[in-house]
Amino acid sequence: MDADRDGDGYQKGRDTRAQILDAAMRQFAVSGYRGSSLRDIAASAGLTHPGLLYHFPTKASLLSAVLEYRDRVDSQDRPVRGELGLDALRSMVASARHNETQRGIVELFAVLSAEATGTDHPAHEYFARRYATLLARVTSAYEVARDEGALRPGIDPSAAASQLVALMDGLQVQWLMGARPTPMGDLVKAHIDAQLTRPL
Amino acid sequence: MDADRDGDGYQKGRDTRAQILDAAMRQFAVSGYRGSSLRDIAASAGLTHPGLLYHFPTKASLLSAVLEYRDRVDSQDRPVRGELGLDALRSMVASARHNETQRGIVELFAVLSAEATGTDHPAHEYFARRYATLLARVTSAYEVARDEGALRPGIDPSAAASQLVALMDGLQVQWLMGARPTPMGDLVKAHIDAQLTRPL
DNA sequence: GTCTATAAAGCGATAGAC
DNA sequence: GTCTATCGCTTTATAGAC
Repeated sequence: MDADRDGDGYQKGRDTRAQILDAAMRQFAVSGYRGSSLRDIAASAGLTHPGLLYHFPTKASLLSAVLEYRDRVDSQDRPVRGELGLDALRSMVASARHNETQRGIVELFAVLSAEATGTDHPAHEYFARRYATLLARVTSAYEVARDEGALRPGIDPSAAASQLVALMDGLQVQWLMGARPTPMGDLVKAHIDAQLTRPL
Repeated sequence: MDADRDGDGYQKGRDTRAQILDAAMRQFAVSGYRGSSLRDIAASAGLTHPGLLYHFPTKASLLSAVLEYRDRVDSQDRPVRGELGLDALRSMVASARHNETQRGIVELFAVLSAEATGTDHPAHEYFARRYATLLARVTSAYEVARDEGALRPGIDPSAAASQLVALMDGLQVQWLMGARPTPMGDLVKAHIDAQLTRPL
């Protein structure tokens, strides 16, 4: 089957890698990239830090792997089919609701995205690209909604996209901080509904 | 006059303290709390790090002092008079516009607030309190607006407050990331206008 | 009030045994 | 593939001279 499969070596390598990625995700989420140490992550994955560095040669490469890993899991869990218009907006609401059961992942992205505003941060490129892609997708959703006559007059799709993405990011910080125990998804839906001529 | 005034000692102490606070603010803004070192901050303020520690005995105490310092400067610059209702909302827009000329301060609060979501972070209490106060103030503004008949029916003041604060926080991250070169203030005003029966 | 010097600990990364 | 041991560096914080 797989080119790398040579007895138990492959399986064990896969398991260890996955455990490291899982431990790293949790640690980066709680303490950020700069606040996390390879020793803590390795210990939490059940090995020493040189053991970890065999799989991921540098700390920055581990961060990249964690972000790729999250993207891979996400696209399996909730595949972004060619959703357009209102469906894409509905999937943003679904995403907000889903996130309320995933504190670790919300934490990971909220903490890292703020940390990565500096251009020298190893995840800066990733997040800059991520925002560009996301904003483009949401802008296009609002454009389709407008063309279907579902968007309130005077609302600019690009501005609305920035607002929606900002709202979701900001609510996550409030939620993490404990200032917002109430569902985020409802606030997101209410926001979108207020921009449309009819509710989602 | 002042009890501490004994020749040039007092003035010099004040100047050094202010220079340290200024340097620390810039460093915390760029690299966060965990990513900043006392040596770098001290050097940027023109002294060594033991010199710095004479004024602020620990790194955490320096962070607290920076946050207090910012609050003090803010309340002098734009005093929060007993603004109520629409005036309080207008002052949120003004605040968003003002922030566009203050990248360092936006960076400071965006980076630190995400970093401080963890309960063990030295600024966690500060930000939890800050959000609670801010949300209470904005909620009350929307309540007054509602009682004046200026709020669209069906909008909950507390939900609207969370949304507005989230929107502003989220826009700041986009702005810092370089994904939003366009004015934030206009997007904030547009958001509020959409919630009111007549524009601000 | 600020310095030099240093302690004590932790960091990312490497060497080499097994 | 994982370990022990260690290198070289940086960190916060302290001691003591000036």
